Amino acid sequence: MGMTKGPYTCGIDAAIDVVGGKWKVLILWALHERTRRFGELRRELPGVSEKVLIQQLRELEADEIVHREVYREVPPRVEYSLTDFGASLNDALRPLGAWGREHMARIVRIRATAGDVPEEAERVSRR
Amino acid sequence: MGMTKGPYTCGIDAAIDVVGGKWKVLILWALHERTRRFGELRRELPGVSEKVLIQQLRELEADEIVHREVYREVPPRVEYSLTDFGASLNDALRPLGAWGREHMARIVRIRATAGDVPEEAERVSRR
DNA sequence: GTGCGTACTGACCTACAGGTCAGTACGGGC
DNA sequence: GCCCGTACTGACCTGTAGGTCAGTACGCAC
Repeated sequence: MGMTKGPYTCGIDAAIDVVGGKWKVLILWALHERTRRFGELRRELPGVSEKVLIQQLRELEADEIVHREVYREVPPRVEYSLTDFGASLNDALRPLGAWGREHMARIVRIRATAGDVPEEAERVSRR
Repeated sequence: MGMTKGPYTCGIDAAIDVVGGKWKVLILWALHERTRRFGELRRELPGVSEKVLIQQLRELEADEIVHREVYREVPPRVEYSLTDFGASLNDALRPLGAWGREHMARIVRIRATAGDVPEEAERVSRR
C-alpha cells in the first residue's frame, strides 16, 4: 500500500499512506467500539484473508495506530485495541464516513446508470 | 480502483470507492482553489501520466465530482472544476488532511525508525 | 499419541492499477 | 508542406496488493 513513500505532497497523502490498505479503515471502525481478539476481527471483516489481516494489523501497530497485547495462554490469545493516536485518526475519518453514508444512494445510482455515456458531441459545450 | 463494488459495508467504504484512485484526492485538492485546464493539472501533479490523469478525471466526472467544460478552439482547451457535490466531498476530506498534516512528522519518523523490530519476546506482555 | 483451537508464517499465484510510449485531430504560423 | 501546442487514445508492460492454501507451536483433553 503506502509505506515509506517520499515526502508527502499534502496531509491527505500522509493519512492515506497510513490508512490506505484495503481493510485498514474497517479495522479501525471495528476497534473503535471495543478491543477485539484476532479471530473476532476476522469474523468482523467478511472476505479478509488471515494473512492480509495480520499484515495490515502489523502495519497499523508499527504506525502506532493499534496496540497489540499478547496473553501467553494456550490456546494463544491476542487482543487488538486502538491507541490514542489511532482514535484521533478515527475521528478524522468520521466526516468522510458521514459523507459516504449520506450519499451512498447517489453513488450506487450513478454506478448503476454508468454506460449511458453521452456522445462527445453532446458533452461539448458550444461557444 | 473501486468502481462498481457491491453494497458497501460502511460510509467510508463508499467514499473510498469514489476517491480511491492514486491521484484523485490531489485532483480534488488542486481543483479546490480554482478551475484548471488539463495541462495545468498535469503540471500540478508531478509524476502523473497523462493516461491515468484523464482516466481519473473521467471517473470523477462520471461520479459527478468534477465538471468538464470543453471549448472548441484550436488548440483545444478543456477546463475542469469541482461540482457542489465534489466540494462537499472535499470538505469531508479536510479533517483527514488536517490529521495528516498535523502528524506528518511523526509518521515520517516512524517510517524512518522501521526495521527496529523488537523481538517477539519483548513484544509479549507477561501476565 | 491423536486431535482440538488459536494465532500466526511463508511459498505461490493472480488481477489490475497505473506507467511508457507512440499516435491522432485540429487550425495557425512560417 | 511542415512543425507547433493541446488534449487526448490505445496497445503494451510491470509492480505489487492481496488472495489461496498448507504448515507450525503450544498445551490440554481424552
